[in-house]
Amino acid sequence: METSDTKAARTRRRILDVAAQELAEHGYGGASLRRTAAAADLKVGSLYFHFQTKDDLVAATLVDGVESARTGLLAAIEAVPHDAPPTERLRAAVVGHLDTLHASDARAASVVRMVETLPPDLRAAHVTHERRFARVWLDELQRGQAAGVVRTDIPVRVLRDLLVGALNSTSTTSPAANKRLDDIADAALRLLAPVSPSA
Amino acid sequence: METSDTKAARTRRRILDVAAQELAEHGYGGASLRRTAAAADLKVGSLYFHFQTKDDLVAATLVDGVESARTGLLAAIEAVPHDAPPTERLRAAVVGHLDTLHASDARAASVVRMVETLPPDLRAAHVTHERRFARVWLDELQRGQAAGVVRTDIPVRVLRDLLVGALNSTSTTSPAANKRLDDIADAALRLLAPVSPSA
DNA sequence: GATGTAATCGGACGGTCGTTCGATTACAGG
DNA sequence: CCTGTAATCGAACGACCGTCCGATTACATC
Repeated sequence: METSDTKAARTRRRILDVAAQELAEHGYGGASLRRTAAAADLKVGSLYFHFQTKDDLVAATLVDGVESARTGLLAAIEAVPHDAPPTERLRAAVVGHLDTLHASDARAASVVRMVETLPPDLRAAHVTHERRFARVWLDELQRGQAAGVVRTDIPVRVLRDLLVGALNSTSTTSPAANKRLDDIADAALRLLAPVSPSA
Repeated sequence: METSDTKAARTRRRILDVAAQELAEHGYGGASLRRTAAAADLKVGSLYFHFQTKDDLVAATLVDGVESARTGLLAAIEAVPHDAPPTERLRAAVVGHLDTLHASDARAASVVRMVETLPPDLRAAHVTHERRFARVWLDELQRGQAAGVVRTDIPVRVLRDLLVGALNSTSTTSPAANKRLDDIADAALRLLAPVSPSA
């Protein structure tokens, strides 16, 4: 009973969840440890039993958020049958990305919300982890290209950055009617589709 | 000498510029009036001669930023000759958007950086102004559709939101090599282009 | 049930925050 | 040059911040 399910681990998880909420709502500079502790039914001093400093908590929240997005995306992809048409795989990826981003827990959303105003050291540590996420989309798009269901007239890294940027920008705009997310997914998939020789 | 060029007006402009910098770097919650004042060669008390409160300054910065983006976009569009091909108009819009967003002054960028973590009242006041900007892109895309140079297989509002989201997401990613902005503009234009009847 | 460690509390510390306001300086009009 | 308003300063206020640490409680083990 040492590693994964001790009381400390459960409390730590609870702290990470409410920290994601707090950081998503107020950003890095506006987030308060006292509000975070209160939301986790704790006093502020108790946070320091689980995290050495505020920046440590933020860093952990960032790792947790990226990992949530990555596994959410991967799970959505691997859930589609291996003999399904490549288009369906792609759709699953887009929908999975959007679902994870708009999940009731704010783990993935918090990353998008605060990443732009992080202090340089936290930012630097974050980009490393974020590359692992970007890699998943890069692989998936290249796989789609090989299968002929993703356009090849745009450098694939640029295509990925624009796609991810467009999808992530919906975290702001959301009264999040689920119908709207479907429309967005449809549109994104149309944008990715190959083009017949145009003018 | 009452309205536009008095000393107060010049100082106010200087404050708005450094406030945009400060807000873009630290976000709403992390921005400091003392740092802002120092960057404007003022003491913090002097800010209150020009703005009644911090939120007033932030609100003014938001208005200024959106207006900067809007006029930057409009100017880029109107700079292209009236008999130029519609594609060129569209390119000018995309490039104009990107240029304004990556301009050395952070007026437009500050909006993108802090909009996600604004307190509800500032946020509400902001969306009103932002609609005026979104309108410009909507008109331009519809005009492009009428001219046959913008795809019509995606609801135009969704297309606009994804386009603007994708373009704005580049404000983060930028070591901003100008070559890279050109690649992004090319890619965005390809995404907007009509598709011949695909599969 | 006693015991020792794990976890939380309560309260304090210095520092920065936004805001106020009377004193002080810059500057334009007569 | 004098005068009055425009603009800035300087210092203080209470509130909240992140952080620390000794006292206190919860809990697993025997």
